[in-house]
Amino acid sequence: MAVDLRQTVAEDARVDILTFDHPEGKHAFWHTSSHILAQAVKRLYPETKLAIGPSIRDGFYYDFEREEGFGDVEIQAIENEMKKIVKEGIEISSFVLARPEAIALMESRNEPYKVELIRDLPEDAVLSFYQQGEFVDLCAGPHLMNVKPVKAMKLTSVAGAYWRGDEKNKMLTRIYGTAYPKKADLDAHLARIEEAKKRDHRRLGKEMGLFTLMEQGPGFPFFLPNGMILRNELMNYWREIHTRENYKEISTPIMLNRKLWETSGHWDHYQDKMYTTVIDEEDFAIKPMNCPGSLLVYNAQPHSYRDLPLRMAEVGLVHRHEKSGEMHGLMRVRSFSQDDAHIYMTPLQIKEEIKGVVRMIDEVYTKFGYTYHIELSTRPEDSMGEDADWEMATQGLREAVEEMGLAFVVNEGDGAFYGPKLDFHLEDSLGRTWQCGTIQLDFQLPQRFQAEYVGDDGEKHQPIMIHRVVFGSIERFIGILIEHFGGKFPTWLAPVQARLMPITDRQLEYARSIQVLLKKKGIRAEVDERNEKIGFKVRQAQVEKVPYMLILGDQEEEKGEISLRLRDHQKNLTMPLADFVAKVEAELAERAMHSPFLEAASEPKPELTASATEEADE
RNA sequence: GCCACAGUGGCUCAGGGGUAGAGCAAUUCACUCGUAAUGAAUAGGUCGUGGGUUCGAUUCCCACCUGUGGCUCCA
Repeated sequence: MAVDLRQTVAEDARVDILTFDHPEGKHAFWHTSSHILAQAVKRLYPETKLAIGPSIRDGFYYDFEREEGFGDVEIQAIENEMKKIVKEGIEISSFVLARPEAIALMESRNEPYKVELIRDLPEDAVLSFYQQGEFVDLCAGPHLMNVKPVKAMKLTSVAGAYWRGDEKNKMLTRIYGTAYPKKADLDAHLARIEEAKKRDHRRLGKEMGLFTLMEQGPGFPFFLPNGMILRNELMNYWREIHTRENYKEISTPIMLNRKLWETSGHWDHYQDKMYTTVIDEEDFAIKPMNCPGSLLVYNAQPHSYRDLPLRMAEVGLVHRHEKSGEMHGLMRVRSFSQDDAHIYMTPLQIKEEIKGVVRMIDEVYTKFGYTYHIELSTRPEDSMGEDADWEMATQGLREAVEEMGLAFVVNEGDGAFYGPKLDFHLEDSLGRTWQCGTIQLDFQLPQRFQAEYVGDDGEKHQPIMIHRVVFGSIERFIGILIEHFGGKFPTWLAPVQARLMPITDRQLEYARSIQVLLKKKGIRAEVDERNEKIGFKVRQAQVEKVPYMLILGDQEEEKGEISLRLRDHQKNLTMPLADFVAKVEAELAERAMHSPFLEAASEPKPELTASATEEADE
């Protein structure tokens, strides 16, 4: 456990001095920064009430209650006051109080939130306070010894935040900031964020013509021609691995009647998120999930235990009414396509089936080079079914990942209303995590739909079902994909794979003939026919992140060659056209994540390797 | 849904009570060119929508819509 330098070392102990370079050191640094923020706010706006102010991933925040909130003008004033406080070089001291004295102190300072925090702390909690000048805050520490090291800081944003994270509580004003010991470090941090924003899928989606969102359909994304190529390529890959794993594919209606949703429980548990309509005086709902449709298909035929496990996939378009403020590009939308599948099985098959799905998700994420983390979500309050079933299902999921030696965190009460789940989370360019893959174990729906199979004993039994997705939402997965690659997709996913660039219009015919040939081989190629200099065409293709640039001049045409330039590599490789075609064909056949020409061309441009790959420091 | 901020030609953005401006893109013309921007010309906007204040609003005020960063909620 990290403590600060105020702690006396009473007996033998290993002592590490933690600086800003250490995560715990950063934590103390930013925690102290949040106190400086609070001190500045109290100086300028004494009527403000303090809530909480921790350090976070890349900085800190502090929650305040102030009727008028804080606008841009106030934020600037607060930042200036913070700089003044740092200049004052105030010492930070700490002291401990007994509960009554602690409450009395915070009451005397008119801090009701602090009083509430103290009252809710366990009886034996040590009530420590930190003081810098006139400012005192209830705080467990650790802190810096003095405010002086906080040389460079910036308040980054203001947001509303509910007291104790509960929507029913009062909304406070949260001020976010970050701080560093040196101005250069702060600048570097801000520059990293700017760099990350260039990979934002919304920005690249627009620039590369992949998808768009329009105000005529908030949260309902449009896929553009380039985006459809990417999406179709992804789905080809998806179908290939699902066929390999013996999945069958179905498609069920987008809209089904109310009775169906009552049977599934969605009408009771999910109605506020469903779009409904009336057809011939009967209520209908647009599907928010594919499972009820899948169950209808299952029930349409009798099943034997010999059919199980039955893996039935459906790439289904679902609609969910998300609250307006929750939408975010392709990551959080109101209509999305799930790469869904429902696996019907016997109790004995549970663990092996879960493992099979985990392996598949891992295979896909590993292929794309993603790092992910797994969460196990347990029974929520609004749910249906018997505790014993929930216990068995949760245990099944837990044991499957444990036996596979995978790490996971437990997310209490975050399961679906019909069962517990394993969620697979991926990161976007700014480090925000998004749930993509999920595996949900369900005893409820087969029961509600009276699904059955005939066992080897000749009796009818109820199957158990798994709901699972690998991509999760194809839209969200594509969003992650765009940000992960910064738009520089591997060749098999790139909307345009080769740009043919004649040096002059003498080579136009040569370029066109190559295009025809490439097209025949299934390689997406375009000819840049414009009367522009080759430098201009190269730049254009570079900006558009086209993997292969084929420069075609008289020299190439004479010998039936091409001059190849890779995006991110300046060195050009001259080779017979046939060699290029053969290599790219092989690359596409295996859906390679790296170009086969990479090694030959590897003279990376210094600027590109330096800026794009550097990650935020931990 | 809540808090803060934003919305100006296809894109990025400047401007600001007196009926709009740049760069890129587009179109046309000239140039026929060897690896990240050839030059010139032309066209394109009821300044998100609706009200209000004003002699006059894109600019100020109000409401709504959409978006951005968070909160809550979730694939």
